[in-house]
Amino acid sequence: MAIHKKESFSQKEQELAEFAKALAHPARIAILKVLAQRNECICGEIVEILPLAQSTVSQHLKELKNAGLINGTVDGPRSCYCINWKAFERFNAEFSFLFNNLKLKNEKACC
Amino acid sequence: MAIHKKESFSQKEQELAEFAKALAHPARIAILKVLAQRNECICGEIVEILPLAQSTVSQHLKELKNAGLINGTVDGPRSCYCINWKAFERFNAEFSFLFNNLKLKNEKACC
DNA sequence: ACGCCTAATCGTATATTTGCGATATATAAT
DNA sequence: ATTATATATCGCAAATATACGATTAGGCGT
Repeated sequence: MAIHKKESFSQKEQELAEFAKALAHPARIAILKVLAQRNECICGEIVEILPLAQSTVSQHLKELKNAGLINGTVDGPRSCYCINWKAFERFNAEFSFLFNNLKLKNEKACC
Repeated sequence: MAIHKKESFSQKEQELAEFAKALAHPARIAILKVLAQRNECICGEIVEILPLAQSTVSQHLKELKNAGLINGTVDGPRSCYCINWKAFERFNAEFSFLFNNLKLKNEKACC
């Protein structure tokens, strides 16, 4: 690969790609679903539900948190996670924006 | 990693993750934007616009095509690409579904 | 047939992601 | 203090992704 070319794209493009990357693994989708069903945030429960080791789940949670899609707070000896609605909404908006932008222009199939 | 764990997740989860993965690189976002601006599908033009080698662009196009987000047809000596609206729409719907599902349940912040 | 042009594919180097066990850290309970 | 419990982090192995140059394949014009 030599050098990272990602930096040579626009800020928006990189941002959207980052969002998408956070969603680009079934385990992380599954985590978001779990966080959805139980509003009161969770943690070790996720480990029990997912077919992954504790350390692996912890890593996925960290990635979701870094991407800003979830919040996490320490609650005694355990960690509590929940969805960050604002970030999620923004992703949805940006994605829809891209999508609708396209849609207005043409809509009809080409090639 | 030993063995791929991705298979142990639900079909829907894998599908959504696949969609997301296709969008998880700024170059592919950029390609979609280019395909949006010029309805009549493109190809070598993309290479001129993106800061990437021809072979790299071709690879990204292939990934977008494999994910079903774009269509490609051969037009003489060149290839013509355009957005696959149906797939795009489906992704949007599935994503919104996940998103809205969450939103109905709680909305208020936790942790 | 020949060369020209476009795009796909191959081979390869490097970077990143995924996954786990082991370890560290931090709180709670005894 | 000691122990138990919960979670994060470290270090490593294996799998994937990214990027490129070189090559291949296919169509077009002459």
